[in-house]
Amino acid sequence: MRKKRLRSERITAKDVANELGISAMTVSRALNNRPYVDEETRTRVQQVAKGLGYSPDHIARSLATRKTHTIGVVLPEIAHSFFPEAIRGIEEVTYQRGYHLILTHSAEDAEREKDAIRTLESKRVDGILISTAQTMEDYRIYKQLVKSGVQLVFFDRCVWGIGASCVSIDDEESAKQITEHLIGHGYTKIAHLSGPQRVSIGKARLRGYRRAIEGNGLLYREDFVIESGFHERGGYEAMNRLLDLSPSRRPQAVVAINDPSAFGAMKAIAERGLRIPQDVAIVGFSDDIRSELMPTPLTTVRQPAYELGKRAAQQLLAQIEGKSKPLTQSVVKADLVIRRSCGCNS
Amino acid sequence: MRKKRLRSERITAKDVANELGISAMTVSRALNNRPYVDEETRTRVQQVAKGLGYSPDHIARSLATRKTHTIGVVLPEIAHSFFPEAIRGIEEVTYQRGYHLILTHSAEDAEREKDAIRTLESKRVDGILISTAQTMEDYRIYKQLVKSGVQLVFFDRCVWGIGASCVSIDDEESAKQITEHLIGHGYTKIAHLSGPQRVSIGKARLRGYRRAIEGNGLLYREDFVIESGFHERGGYEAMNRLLDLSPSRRPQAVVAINDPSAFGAMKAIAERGLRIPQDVAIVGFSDDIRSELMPTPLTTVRQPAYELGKRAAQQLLAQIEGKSKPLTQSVVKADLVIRRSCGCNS
DNA sequence: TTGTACGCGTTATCAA
DNA sequence: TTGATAACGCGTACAA
Repeated sequence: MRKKRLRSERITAKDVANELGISAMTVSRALNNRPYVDEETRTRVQQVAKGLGYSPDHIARSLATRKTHTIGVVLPEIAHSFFPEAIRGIEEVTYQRGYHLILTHSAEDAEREKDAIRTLESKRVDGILISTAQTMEDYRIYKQLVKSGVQLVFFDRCVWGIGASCVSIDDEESAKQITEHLIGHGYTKIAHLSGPQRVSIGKARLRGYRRAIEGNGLLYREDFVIESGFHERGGYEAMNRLLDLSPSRRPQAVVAINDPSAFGAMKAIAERGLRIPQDVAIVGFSDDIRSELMPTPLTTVRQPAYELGKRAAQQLLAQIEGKSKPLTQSVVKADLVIRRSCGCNS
Repeated sequence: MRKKRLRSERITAKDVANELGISAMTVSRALNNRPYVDEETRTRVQQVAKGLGYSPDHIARSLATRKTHTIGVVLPEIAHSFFPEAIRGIEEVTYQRGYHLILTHSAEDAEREKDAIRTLESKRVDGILISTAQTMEDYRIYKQLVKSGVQLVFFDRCVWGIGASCVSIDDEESAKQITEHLIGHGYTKIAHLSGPQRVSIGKARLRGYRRAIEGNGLLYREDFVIESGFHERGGYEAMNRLLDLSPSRRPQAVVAINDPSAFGAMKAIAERGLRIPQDVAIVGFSDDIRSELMPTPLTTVRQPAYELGKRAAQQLLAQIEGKSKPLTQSVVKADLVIRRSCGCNS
């Protein structure tokens, strides 16, 4: 009498078992296609399970098996074009392999990122993909994670030296390439609007720029490297500082840390009545969707976000399933997209 | 001897309890800030828990409480600007209220959507937010979901008549508004590049267009409504069919189902050597990031995706926590963004 | 204020 | 080939 609650009760394996007069264990074996089940029994179980509308409880299963078939993703931002594409790549791989995705968002905030990581740990995800927040400086939480046995793969924005894998664009090489592309077209006075030096891509792109300059017999000048950050505003301000130099000291070309920063710089250049690329050439990094639609289309580096997401997910699943060492560094090659802003195709 | 496994064992509430010589129950009470715990005990428990690196197992907790504090999100696509913004809105609300997000992606495929829904149900999410795939025609799965007690809120692309809430843009009203904006500027021959009529927004925008036409004493012509679908390609082809009409029968203005469709149409117009808006005016729908950067910037309807996501999440949480009836219809107002392509600001 | 017994739904293990 | 029993780690309901 007491047991017969409303029909909103969920159907369990036991219900299916009772219906057939067998044990829950056999139901479990039958439905999970395990051996040691009579084929006729299996068929009947499957039919009854379907008839009753049974759906296995993943929560209970996870508690018993200590596997959730779920991976956590921690992103510093969601809305702009790079990360959505990366998510698509991640999702493609995980869906196909039967894993699910818990998405968290740090909003570039270190505390929120730690919070997200702790939550994912509590949710017992099988592994975590992280692209770190810019403000993240305390790496202890990553080390704890690795120590506690959660598989961890960084992507795009990596943290080194803590024994975790990383999948990233070859930022240094790409920055070197695009800078050399300018050098190859005769520019000798080339400035760099740099990213924050705490962030790995900021450092890597600066190194690439510097290697291109010094490797081609040009002079590396500290006053030609101005930190602009990742946004349009910073690019605008940094470019104005360069343009405040006397015309003879000004750069002929600029390598921006990314496309938004380049957009800001282009605005500053236009406001002074200067022409792109005749007076100042400029190149970006990331192939923002707007780059091709600028008054002067922007030469840039295309970052294969989708590919990056796929690779990161593949690496993580390989680690989870014990098929890969947890310390692989994978680099995805980026391509130059030559447009008019660099004055290289005339 | 047997019990002492490797140190990769997870710390449980019992470990913390043993360390202090108390029961696991007291640990649970202390850590969850429940009453009936001596304040000194509570403090000591918290210290030891932290010291041991204890993190509560949400899987076990969920099994015991029948609550996962997790909501599932089903999206037809991930990469383009609308959904990432919506996710951001959803995430903002859920994060703040202590809920987590499982993200799934149907890739506009009905089978994959059903799969996602079944998975989320097995994962015992507390509720689901869905934006349906274009190919989804079998609504039984939604009805089952509602019946089995999972809270359900549709957003942006809704399914009616199955007793679930919906949060959407007021598509009909917005389409009417933008069409009337053209009428108000003297256009009388206005065509519509329509969306698929299976999808609710396709139908709603057509109704809005039609109401504007008929409500202002103009003639509604079937041959001025051409299905273009949601993509650039379809817009291009549909527009070409309109331009194949003899010049005297051609429309003077076009209301496209969305911005990508409008981009395709603009390409078709330009290829024939016609000018926008002088020869053919055009308006879009969705405020794609590229719209403002077109050779002739596109007049469009801005869809507040972030706001929509927030509202949908709020509605879902209200239902989960029993504070709202599971059948609310909420409409988010969209704004016109007037640019040059409609020839309305000269 | 604290502890004990049990259940949540599944699977692992070992016995039948 | 099948079943009984005991986990998995927590919270609920009650007893102490």
